Amino acid sequence: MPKVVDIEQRRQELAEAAAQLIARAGVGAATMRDVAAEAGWTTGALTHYFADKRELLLYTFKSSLAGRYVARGRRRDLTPEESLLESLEGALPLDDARRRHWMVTIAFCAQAAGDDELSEAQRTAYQAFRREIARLASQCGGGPGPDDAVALAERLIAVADGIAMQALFDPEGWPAERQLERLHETIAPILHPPA
Amino acid sequence: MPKVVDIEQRRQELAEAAAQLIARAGVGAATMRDVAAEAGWTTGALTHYFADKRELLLYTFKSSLAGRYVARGRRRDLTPEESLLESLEGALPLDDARRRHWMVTIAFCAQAAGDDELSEAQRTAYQAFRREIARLASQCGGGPGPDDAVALAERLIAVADGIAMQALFDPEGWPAERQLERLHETIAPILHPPA
Amino acid sequence: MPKVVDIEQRRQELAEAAAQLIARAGVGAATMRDVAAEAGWTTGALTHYFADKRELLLYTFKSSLAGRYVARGRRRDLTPEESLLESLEGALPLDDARRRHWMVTIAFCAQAAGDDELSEAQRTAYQAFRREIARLASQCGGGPGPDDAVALAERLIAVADGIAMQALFDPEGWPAERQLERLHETIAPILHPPA
Amino acid sequence: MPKVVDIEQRRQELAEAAAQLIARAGVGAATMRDVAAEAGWTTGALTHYFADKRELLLYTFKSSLAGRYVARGRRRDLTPEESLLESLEGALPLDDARRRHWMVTIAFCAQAAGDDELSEAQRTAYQAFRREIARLASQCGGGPGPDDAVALAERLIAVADGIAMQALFDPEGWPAERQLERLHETIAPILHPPA
DNA sequence: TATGAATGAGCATTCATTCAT
DNA sequence: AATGAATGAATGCTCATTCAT
Repeated sequence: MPKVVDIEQRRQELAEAAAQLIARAGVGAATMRDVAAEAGWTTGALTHYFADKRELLLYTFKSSLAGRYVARGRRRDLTPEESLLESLEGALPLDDARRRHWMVTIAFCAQAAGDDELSEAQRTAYQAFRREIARLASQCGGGPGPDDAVALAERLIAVADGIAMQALFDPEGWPAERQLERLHETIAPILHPPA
Repeated sequence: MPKVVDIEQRRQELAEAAAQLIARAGVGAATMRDVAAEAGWTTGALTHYFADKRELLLYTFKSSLAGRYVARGRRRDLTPEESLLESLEGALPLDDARRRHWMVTIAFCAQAAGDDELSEAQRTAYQAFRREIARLASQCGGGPGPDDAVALAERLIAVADGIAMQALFDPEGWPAERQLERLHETIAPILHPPA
Repeated sequence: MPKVVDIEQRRQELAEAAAQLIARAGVGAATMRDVAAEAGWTTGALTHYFADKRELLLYTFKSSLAGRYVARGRRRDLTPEESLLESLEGALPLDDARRRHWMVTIAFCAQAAGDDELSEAQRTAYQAFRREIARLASQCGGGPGPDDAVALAERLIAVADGIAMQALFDPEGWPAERQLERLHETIAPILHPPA
Repeated sequence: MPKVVDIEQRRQELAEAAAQLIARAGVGAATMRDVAAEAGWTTGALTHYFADKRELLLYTFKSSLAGRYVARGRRRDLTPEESLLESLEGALPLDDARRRHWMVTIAFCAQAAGDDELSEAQRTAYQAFRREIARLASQCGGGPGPDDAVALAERLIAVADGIAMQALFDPEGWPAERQLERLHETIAPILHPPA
């Protein structure tokens, strides 16, 4: 019997290395060779787990998003509104991990132009996030009905992502507090309309 | 300076071709050869106007943003608030031209990771946009003071950009009306806080 | 020698798979992995039976030729001339099996250039075939002496192989009947010189 | 204006280098890098003249055959039968140049398996050769009619090619005289049937 | 015996860049 | 100013081979 390897775990490691490189030095730096080296393997090993570079990138993107959700879901003793806020804060580049998620996302989007499958993946990811936010929003006190919940989610996500875009390449101008302040003051009237 | 205008115009043409390719098929498709060919020239001609590819990309990014402002500024008989809305709508991928601006921006950001000069350019572009929005906002009736104006601009831009990110790869799910509706309903309470 | 037969049989299976692939899609397609897979095994198993790819190719070539002889030798109630004709017809790509033999031969020859051991194997194979044909020819009525028999075999084989080369990539232009007709009409005056 | 290059001549040089390598050390040795180096250029130059390796191989094959015809056609004061013999002798590996033609042919055929375009090229080459031989044969005294001429050509070519295959990897066993002797003694009764 | 994970050299190919014309 | 020939490093990828299990 050959050495038993946890394929999914190995893929995670490699995707992690790819994400690291992308965030640190751009998509261009994430060559097959360098990703493998970053993970402590050789090129050939990389191609065992990903048929080609596109597959690696796709997996890295999905895995990066999944990582965000996992980090989010740790605490279970939160009110719906606290959960909602936590989810939205997960979309802000508040620390290196979350900045990395965004860098991967940007790199992925840049590659997705003109590539139907990657574009589809981006769309799907947003839909999932929207559904999640809508679900949480409708659990909040005086929450909206199912239809309005989606529109509400779109607006909430817009605020978070728009702050993220501005903050991403300006860590000094956008410390965590500033990001959070802008998020909360903009979200408040959306969640709790004055009348 | 007889030839200077010509040079600048040629650079514009070439940057336009680069933007076209980036939007159509991704950064990867924008090779020196193909950009030159798209503009009706050869590689050698391209290198007369741009020292290297990075310079081409940088110029394309700046030129793409500038194009947005130009398009915006055509009508002059607008109220400050109308101008403000027009500026924010310029940040939404409402049509092919504006979608192209975003594609160029994304491609540029993907390249900017780990590249100080490009990152700086991205920062600077946002600052200029913020200043512009802040100026317009402070002209609106009951507008904020200079300090608050910047925070206001950050929030307004966040909403627009966040909608843009969601709409960019989902043109069918995000027709112009939907983008505008989300923008306006979210911006209203920011511009006209209830009390 | 209990296991020897098994080993040889396994080698046959693997060589068969290699021949199949070579005939179907060219030498390039006959990678170690794909040959193993075609035979229902994995790469590692292949290397148990063949030290390296060259050895596999060499064995496949020899085995392919041997297969030709075996197929020929089934019927034993033939006159020497009938046997001779059958042997020569075995060199024509009259059906898929014989076309496969030729494809393997061609692939082998292409690899043999600049490789002494493989070249030697090709030479040896031809010598064996020539000896066989010469033997059968000298058994025919009014057959030649030992010296002339070799020259005769060379000429007979030339006719068969030359037809084969023309027919190999043109199955539609060279149906079995045409091949046989050319063979027989050209061979007749060689076997039965008019005076 | 850029440097003017005779594209067709450059292609010839490169194809010549490819043929050299193939004959010397097999198809495997004819890597893009080595072909370029053999011709005194770099890889990049090679790809200026051939889109990919397949195109290089195809051109090398066609060019190799064309070279054979050119070499043949030099003398013009020959009788039709002398021309015919010269053409057929052109198909024998009598010297290094003609051996090289055969090595290229074999390499090409090995690659042509499973490749429709290459197979087609091989077919076409044989058809052209057959037409040429048929034309010369019908000019010989007491020559056949148009229909028979093709069948005749097929038989004549078969003899030459069949000798070539046997001689190709056995230069010592098959000196030029032996090849020519077998060719002439086998061809004679075909060209001049006894009654 | 057989697996398949892992290696790493080698491949065709791409492409930014240089430069003689 | 403009061409396009030529460079050559770098890339993604393939694949024979090795080897722990």
